[in-house]
Amino acid sequence: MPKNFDPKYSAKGGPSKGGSKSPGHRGHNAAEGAPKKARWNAGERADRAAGRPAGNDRPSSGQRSERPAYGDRPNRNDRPSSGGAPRTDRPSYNSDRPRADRPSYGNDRPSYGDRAPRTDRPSYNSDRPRTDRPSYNSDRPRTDRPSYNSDRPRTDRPSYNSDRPRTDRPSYGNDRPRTDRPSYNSDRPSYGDRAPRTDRPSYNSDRPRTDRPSYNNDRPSYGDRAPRTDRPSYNSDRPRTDRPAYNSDRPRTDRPSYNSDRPSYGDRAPRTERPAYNNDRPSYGDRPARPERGGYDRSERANSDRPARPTRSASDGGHSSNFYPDRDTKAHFAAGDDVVLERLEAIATTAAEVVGVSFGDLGLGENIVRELATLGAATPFPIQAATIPDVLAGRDVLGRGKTGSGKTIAFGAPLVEKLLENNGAKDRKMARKPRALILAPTRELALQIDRTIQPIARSVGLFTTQIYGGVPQYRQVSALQRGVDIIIGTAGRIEDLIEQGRLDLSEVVVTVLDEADYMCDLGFLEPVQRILRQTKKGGQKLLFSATLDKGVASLVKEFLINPAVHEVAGEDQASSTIDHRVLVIEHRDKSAIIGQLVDRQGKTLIFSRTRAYAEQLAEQLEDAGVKATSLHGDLNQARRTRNLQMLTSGRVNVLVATDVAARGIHVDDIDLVIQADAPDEYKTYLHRSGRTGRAGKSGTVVTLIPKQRRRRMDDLLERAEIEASFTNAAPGDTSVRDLAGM
DNA sequence: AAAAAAG
Repeated sequence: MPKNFDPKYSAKGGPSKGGSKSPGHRGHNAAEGAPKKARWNAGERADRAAGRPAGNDRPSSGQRSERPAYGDRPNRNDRPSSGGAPRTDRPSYNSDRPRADRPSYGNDRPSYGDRAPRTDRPSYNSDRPRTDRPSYNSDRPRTDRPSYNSDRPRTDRPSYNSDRPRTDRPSYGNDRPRTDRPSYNSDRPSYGDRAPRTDRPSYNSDRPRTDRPSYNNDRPSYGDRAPRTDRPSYNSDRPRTDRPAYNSDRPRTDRPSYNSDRPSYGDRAPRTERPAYNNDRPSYGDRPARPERGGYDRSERANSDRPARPTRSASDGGHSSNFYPDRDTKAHFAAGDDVVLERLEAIATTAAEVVGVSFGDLGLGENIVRELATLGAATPFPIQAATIPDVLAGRDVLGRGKTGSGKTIAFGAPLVEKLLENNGAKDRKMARKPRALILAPTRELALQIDRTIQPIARSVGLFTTQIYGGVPQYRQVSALQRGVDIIIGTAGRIEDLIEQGRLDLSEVVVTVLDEADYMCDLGFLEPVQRILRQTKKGGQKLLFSATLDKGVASLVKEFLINPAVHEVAGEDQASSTIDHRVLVIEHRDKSAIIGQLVDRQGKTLIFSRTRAYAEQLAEQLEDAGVKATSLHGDLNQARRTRNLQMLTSGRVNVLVATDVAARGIHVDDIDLVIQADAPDEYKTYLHRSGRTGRAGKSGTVVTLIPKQRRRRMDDLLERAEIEASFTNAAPGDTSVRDLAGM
């Protein structure tokens, strides 16, 4: 593993010392003069449990209001074992902060991290200390959260209980009033003391989105942040100390661990989805045209009547790029059904074909080739060898390759090379507009992609920046103002910045949609279309996904011209290194069985259908003494980032997640994936299971279903073309124990 | 159901 990817290495390039520089980190090595870390004592614990105010030795009074309902489960994330010392880290809550935001902090400026940033932004720290602070603060959930909860507890909380009928979880629904739920909302304290409801009205009306509590978490809130109290100390006590991460002298610290998240090469698990299909597909010659770009209008309708754009001759490319029409009998289906769409006919590249081929042979420049080698990609993988030439040739490309099969480099490396050719770093003007855009469905994936692309871009003097929500936009905006070449992000924030006039995509000549089929799902398609329409007319479009199918037809039709379609031969489920098991269980036994399954050494990723259940299950496992945490949209971004990092780093062995983690997320060595709730779509099954069995390693996927779901599961597996064994299981069965023992 | 915007 390259150093850059190895968390063990710090910015300085050497193995990191035992202690953490992060105040509040459990392993923090306080420097001389640093404020002593507070500790919880029994009295405080009792106070907290009783809901009484804490003593004066508390870090800050503000703290308290932040974690009210914390009650007995303080920061479950910070205490690996539910054993006895939970409180011990609590005190460090304050100091803990930096760490929580650190991640997101760094994330915003990955691209700037190691550049001379300091030089051009002296003003940042000195001139407007206060100005940017705000945004900094907003990162920190804890502080602002207070006021929040109160307003919207209703909205999301309710679902909590309602989601899980007491019936199945007697023990849960009732004994835990939504008030204690906060455990994961720990960031949003408050209760009752939010007099300022006055602003609420407008708040609600403006944004009907009552269901978005998650992003609210990061929002600073409104005047009621008394918690500011701790802020000062933050700045004054160790102004420079914690800044490090921010400063270039420490960029690497977080980077490494990041990189390790998704090497994106090396671990390509050979597998392709459904090999043979119908090949008769209509050609796309007569698709409607690309819309003219006008002002930004989100209300713009996706399929409005647009003038047809001139079609390109079908013969202008060497590759076939047809889509296919309907696939056999399943031509008609109701929306919402899990259907197998026709696959795209693709040029299949085999591993044998790329033997002896180098990145240089494919057309990449020296610097990029060298950087790829540094990243661990010495020679191209099939999907890379297949798509790189076409991307460099300026063609639109559709690529199907399992995530982790080198897909990111397959589009990232040639994209960088392309930008370089077009005028490149040479005539870089200060406020240049971005020329490439990479869209991902989740923030974590956007982060991961940037971790791979950024070093490649930097090797030739290009800059990248992430544009995604859940974190203050200040740094993203200032990065844009300084000028970046490549934007990697999620739809919401990108649209937001466009609307604010802070992001101009008019010079974007290359656009990539990762997990393209997913980006075409209901809810994503329209934003994606609006964004694509903002990019430069005639710009190149690259669509990638492990399950690329006709679902992307609408996008292809509007935005791509005679695309080359590529896939890797021989990547089917049969050749997979994953062992698929289905346990048919009694619903009431579910948690007991999960508890037994995770009682093992390796890393386990558990998928749940809802955020509430993910949270509940994580708590439950923790209470049972398992090091577990969760990842879902109800967590603020800082915590999402941190929790994922906890699995990556091994601080926890179990991560319970919603489908936010189903696609693209790479964590080394996950050898067991448990689907606590069976997926409804075969594609979801494929993506979830794809979190394991990577890099040719073996992995196991266990899906728990009640017996009445057996038939449905059978059908789903058939669509996924997966062979799985069904076993009736009860807690304690050897079938369960054996799985855990593997 | 989940995800994706909010100085």
